[in-house]
Amino acid sequence: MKFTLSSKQLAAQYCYPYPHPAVTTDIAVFTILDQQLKLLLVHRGAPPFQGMWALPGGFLDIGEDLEACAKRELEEETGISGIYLEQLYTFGAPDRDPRERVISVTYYALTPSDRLQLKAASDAMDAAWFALDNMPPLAFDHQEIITLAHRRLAAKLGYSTIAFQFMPETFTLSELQTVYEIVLNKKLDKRNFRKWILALDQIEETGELRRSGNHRPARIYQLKNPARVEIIK
Amino acid sequence: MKFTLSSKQLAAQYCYPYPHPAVTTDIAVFTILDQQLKLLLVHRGAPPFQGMWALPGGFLDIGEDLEACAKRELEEETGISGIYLEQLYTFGAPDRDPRERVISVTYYALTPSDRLQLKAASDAMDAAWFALDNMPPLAFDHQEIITLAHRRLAAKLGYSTIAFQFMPETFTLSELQTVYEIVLNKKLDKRNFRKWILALDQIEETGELRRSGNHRPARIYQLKNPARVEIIK
DNA sequence: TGACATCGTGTAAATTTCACACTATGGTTT
DNA sequence: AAACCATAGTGTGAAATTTACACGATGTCA
Repeated sequence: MKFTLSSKQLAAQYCYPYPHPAVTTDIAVFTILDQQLKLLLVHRGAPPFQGMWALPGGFLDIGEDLEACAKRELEEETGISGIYLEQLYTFGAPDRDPRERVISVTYYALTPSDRLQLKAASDAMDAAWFALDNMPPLAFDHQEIITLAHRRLAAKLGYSTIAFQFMPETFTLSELQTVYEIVLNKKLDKRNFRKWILALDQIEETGELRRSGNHRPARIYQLKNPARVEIIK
Repeated sequence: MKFTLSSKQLAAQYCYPYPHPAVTTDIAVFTILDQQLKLLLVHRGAPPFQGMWALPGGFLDIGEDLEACAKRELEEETGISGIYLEQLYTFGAPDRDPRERVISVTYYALTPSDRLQLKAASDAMDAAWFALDNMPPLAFDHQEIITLAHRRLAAKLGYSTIAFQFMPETFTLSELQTVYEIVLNKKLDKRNFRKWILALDQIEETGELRRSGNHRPARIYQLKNPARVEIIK
């Protein structure tokens, strides 16, 4: 028994007995640049929301793990790879994408401000860093995702060592403190911060000094076990 | 121009130009029953994993909000409705369902041990409460979901008023303390607990007393604003 | 009316958090 | 080489929070 299909459906080779939503991942990548908390956006080269900025992300390959998808899209659209990534929340309002029903599993990621070698690639015309307090209008519900990601990041500073994911291999205590101050958006007491951060027992002196400017050089520190994010407290 | 389709594909009316995963929600519903932390499971009446126990849940209707889907499935499979629900995590390992690629957006929920009127319904042969430390073998990756949900719940006791979601309208301080002890799986000091819980300013005396057994009656308390889960600390 | 079982209450020690200011050091300028 | 500059590095006491701990109160029941 045979049935007919219109030519409009020719490209549609993947069929199911009931409707399936599309699944995407979107990634909010944070870094600290120019003493500001910045977020990586891509310029949309195709509809919908053509010409607007959006989080990097894209459709899940069938057979691909969710986190792998996030990493792949990030690599494809921005050239960034090998960074700290954590699942944030799943957004699925029925009308969040005008094309079809799309469920977006969102991630947030942190990267040190060195090794940022952005490349513009296939499905994004451009990628750039934007200060969190100066974002352009965003496609889809991406502003909502960013707001949530920022809240989560700030909260997580208080009970984990996630902030180290912003740091290069070596850093001074003042640099580290500045990162906390930027993300939390408030000044911290230098002595109390140092007592606290050293008590975590996560960093150690390298023995080197960093010279910069006409003042006393700072001791250089490094992580005891890089790439591990510990829950503290 | 017309093309042909085999009869095997007849039922498959929903077609896409690239493959889409299915999306489900699964819900871990906790309650306190018989002085134990219990979880609601449904007995699977159909393959895969027929005859095993699983979390209530099911496929997302196209056009349906994710949380609405969780609530609907919970209602359909267990008759439970109107309870506290929060998104937990999204699971999407490529092989987590043998039928097809399935992304599961998971939720966890809390309910008081009164108003539990379980009903067996359409796609679940049975539903029952299991003590968390005595679970049967579970379908899919549901054991993993439960472990995560329990961790999240215990953590959240410490910085929110989520535990009140386990309480009936009125309760005594001893009953409330017992709930904390069961979820955290450790004894708490009575005087310190009372100081702490009252300092939260979330409950108030009703003026009533609860009599039960040959001992001094306990004062009865109630929530000041029911159904609100506050972040404390 | 005495035994029973849980209710309800306070204080002191220990720990953690917070507030706060000056000396050290190397580079730069004169 | 002396003075100046700018940031690095350091300790202590007060306040707040957390922890440990024991007994009299009260209603029921025998």
